[in-house]
Amino acid sequence: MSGAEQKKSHNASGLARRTSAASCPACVMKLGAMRISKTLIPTLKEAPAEAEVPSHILMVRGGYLRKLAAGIYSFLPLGWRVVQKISRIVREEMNRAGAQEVFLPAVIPGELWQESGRWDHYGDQLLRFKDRKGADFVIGPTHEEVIVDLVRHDVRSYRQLPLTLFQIQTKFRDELRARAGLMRGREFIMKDAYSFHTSEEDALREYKNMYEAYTRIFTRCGLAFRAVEADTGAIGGSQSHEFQVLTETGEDAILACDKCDYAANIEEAKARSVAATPSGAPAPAVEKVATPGKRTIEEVTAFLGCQPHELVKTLIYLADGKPVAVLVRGDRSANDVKVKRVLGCTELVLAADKAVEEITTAPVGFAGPVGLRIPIYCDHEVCALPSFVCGANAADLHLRNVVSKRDFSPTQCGDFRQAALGDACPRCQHGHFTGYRGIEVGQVFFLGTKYSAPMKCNFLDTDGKEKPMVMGCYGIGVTRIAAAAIEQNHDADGIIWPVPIAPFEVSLLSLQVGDAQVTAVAERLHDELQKAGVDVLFDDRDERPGVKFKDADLIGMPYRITVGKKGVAEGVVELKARRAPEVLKVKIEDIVRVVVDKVERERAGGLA
RNA sequence: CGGGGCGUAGCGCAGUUGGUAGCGCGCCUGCUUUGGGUGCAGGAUGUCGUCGGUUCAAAUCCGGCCGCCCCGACCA
Repeated sequence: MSGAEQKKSHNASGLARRTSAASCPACVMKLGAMRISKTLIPTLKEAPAEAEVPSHILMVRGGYLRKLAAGIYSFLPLGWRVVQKISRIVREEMNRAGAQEVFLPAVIPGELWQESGRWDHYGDQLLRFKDRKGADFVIGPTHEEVIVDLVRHDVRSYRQLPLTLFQIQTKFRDELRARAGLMRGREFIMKDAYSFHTSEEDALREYKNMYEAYTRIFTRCGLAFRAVEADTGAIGGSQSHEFQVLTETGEDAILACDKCDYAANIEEAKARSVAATPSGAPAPAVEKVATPGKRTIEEVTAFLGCQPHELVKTLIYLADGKPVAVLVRGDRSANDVKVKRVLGCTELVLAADKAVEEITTAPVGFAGPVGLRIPIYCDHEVCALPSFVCGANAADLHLRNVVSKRDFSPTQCGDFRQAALGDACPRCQHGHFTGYRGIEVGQVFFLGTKYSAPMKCNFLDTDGKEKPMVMGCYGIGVTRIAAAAIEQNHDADGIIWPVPIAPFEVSLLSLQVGDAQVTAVAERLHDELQKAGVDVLFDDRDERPGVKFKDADLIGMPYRITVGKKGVAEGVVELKARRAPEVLKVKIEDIVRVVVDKVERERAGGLA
């Protein structure tokens, strides 16, 4: 029975006539079996030229996904089943964690965004439009405003708190450049949750609760992932973790300690502060050296015969328009996120060449801290150097033997550099950083009162005083999980789905549709597997075996049962895991039990 | 938004010097084959992105616009 027939029969029997599939427990729990001959699975031998990354190519080739416009996709039956399987896991775990599901509007009045202040700050990613009366609206890229508006109207007392609400919604972010299919689309499906508390302690308790729920969710999805410390970015707040699916091709760089469990986005990874290197004798006085035309670290080190870590880079930034200097060692990069946080500015950009020349009174490439009359932010490593080489703020001149605090006064010493592979772990004593790449599929934030205070989302506390609620918010990219899962699980022939989120758990191939015995066995297995609760995709097409094998590999169900003439004559069928090369011959009477065993063992993903 | 590239049949692509469009895959029909995208024969399918210009004549030359992809900037 196909999914559509199944649904029809529910309706015909008078069950929940007007309920959607999503709210019918039977339909949600079992997506059921399908026959390929009756299903829209338009596989392609060649992928459209526009698809480049594996997940995008394979989802298009496998008949999961079609593009409607840049970054906007239609999900075909296979693709939608994946989304439903992921959503189900997310929903179950959110419910288990005590969150309540709601469904908020995708279209949001602009005035709510004006109230939170994000109307002016969110930028062009926010898709805005007017209704017929000329009123401003946006399509929600996230829903803090809506949820806060809801809660501030209906939650007044500490007695009603804490409260965690979530939804699974289509979001729209008008990305500057949509790319890589579902990985960075403009329209995408997201689970977003928001929690409301009477105190920071309680909000932090929920943060941990959600962190654990997320760990369960990604484990159940069968993904290799890591939770890493993250930048809180524009959403604000003071604590955040990203959940990263580990892949070779991920957009994000992650540094993780090889000894302890510290891991962070490279944008966030702390650099251990280093103690000043004790030097025997104090450095000699500052000395000017001629370095004609030597601007870059490479040129200067080659010319003076010293090492990059003996040099200091002086970077001139404009922080909300005001010039500041940031000093890092010559072999390091500055980390804008860290600088921005210490400065507390909203905009931080490297100064243009012309501005640098005005500020340093020298051509670009000869900036240095000595004599500079703007705030100077000095990385720990620079302060720890016994002495160093830097620009002299004059054309074709550098300074040697410069010592921090002796020859110039840093405004502040701190962690301003980008952490790097091999760095000592900032948390434990023995570890060093190793690198991964990842795809961010979830993030948890401790928000505090960033939204509740300006939007007056207050409650009456036990002391009779009105206070802003303390909030957290927690997102999961449902459609991005599908893409990340493929990035992590594919080979040259196609997708290799983990059982928990595979559109079907088993592909059943009937090799000779014209053969009565083969057909009888295949039909019987189809019925029995379905009865046993296995999601089975039955390839009953009158196609050559090669076509069926190729399609089965491409669309990537975790198990494949092959019913062929030779095998049936011997009373066996073949069982193959998509991930492994071995082909197993199994007696026809045993195959259902064997497959059910394997599938059931894997349904819980890594939680098994 | 900066740099680069592309737009011709459902998909992948070719189209020379300007002369009114072709190949492979897919699709339809018949036969054939039947354990890794069979073979043969026949067939259908185009606003050559769009608007304008040059020309007797434009997929081809020129200009505007639109769309798409890649790199960068950007990104709860």
